[in-house]
Amino acid sequence: MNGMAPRGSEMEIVHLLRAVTVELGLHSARFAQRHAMHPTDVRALIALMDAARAREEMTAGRLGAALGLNSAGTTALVDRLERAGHVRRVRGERDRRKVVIEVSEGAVELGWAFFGPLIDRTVVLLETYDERERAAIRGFLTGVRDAVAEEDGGEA
Amino acid sequence: MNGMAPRGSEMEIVHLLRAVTVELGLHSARFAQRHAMHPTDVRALIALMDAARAREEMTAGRLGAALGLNSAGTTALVDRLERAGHVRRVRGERDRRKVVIEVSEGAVELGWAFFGPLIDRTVVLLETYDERERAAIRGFLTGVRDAVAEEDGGEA
DNA sequence: CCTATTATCTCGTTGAGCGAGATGTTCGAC
DNA sequence: GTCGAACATCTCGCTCAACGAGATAATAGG
Repeated sequence: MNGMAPRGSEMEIVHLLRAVTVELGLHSARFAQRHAMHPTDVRALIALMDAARAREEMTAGRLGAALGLNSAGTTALVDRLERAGHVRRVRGERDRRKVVIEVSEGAVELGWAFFGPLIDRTVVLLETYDERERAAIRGFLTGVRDAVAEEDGGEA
Repeated sequence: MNGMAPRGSEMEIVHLLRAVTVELGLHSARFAQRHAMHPTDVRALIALMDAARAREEMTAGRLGAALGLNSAGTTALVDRLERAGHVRRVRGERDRRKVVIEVSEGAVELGWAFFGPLIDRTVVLLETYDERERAAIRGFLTGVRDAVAEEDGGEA
């Protein structure tokens, strides 16, 4: 009767995490709909901005792979984003087979205008905790992220 | 120079949270693909199981509303899930216009087999923290969930 | 009963994503 | 140098999830 002891507290957090995931998904979906985009388009912009932050060039092929699209789907995706003015196609300078995708200034500002307030709220919320509590939050999120990645990696 | 002080720690957590969200989304997508389902189908099963846990009857209409589908899409969704044996249509007994959707035993076991290990890992991880740290994690997740809901609510 | 309302389903259309193959680009072999 | 293999991206035709409009079935009120 020990191992099955009061796990209510832990399960509550598990459900909270799922709720947060769902809410964030809906938030992204709202952003997508407001700007006449699809969920995949938003994921693409996020991937592109992450790459930009890491100072990496994102090519059409890498983008498609990151999103799980094949070449045809990737072309259609980039077409849509380019038509909407969110990205530019730039032929690779060293390797002219490559097509480097650049996010436009406008798209970055669009994203910041939408997600900025939420980020600000979150930062303010985090400032109400002391360093030990923040470390716990950081450790928990890191642990979950790694656990999910490991599950997927092991079952590939 | 005070307000703009070292927010690196907070921003790191914000990015971690986003990473967790992305990973969990990919995990669900993998579950969907493994069982020849679409992301919407998985969301539907989650909503149905949540309703079952809360002892609420889930009708076709309520399910569609929860997922943001119109009536046609909802019908197609339930058709797909029923054809795959994941749910049953049961005519409402009190109000015979209603179609109550019930999750099959098999679908519940399927979901548990896939998400159970990850939940176990998370619970084990949570047990490594003391009560004050768990309270911080719980409070943070609650705060983020409410912040997102408030953002969406205010901008509807 | 007869009408208004509600819950679900059917039909025809749009559009994202897939598979297969075409086009243009680099690089090693000769 | 130019021929061919390997590579990155794009084009074409198709499938299927989701939509809008409207049909069908069942309850509630006069």
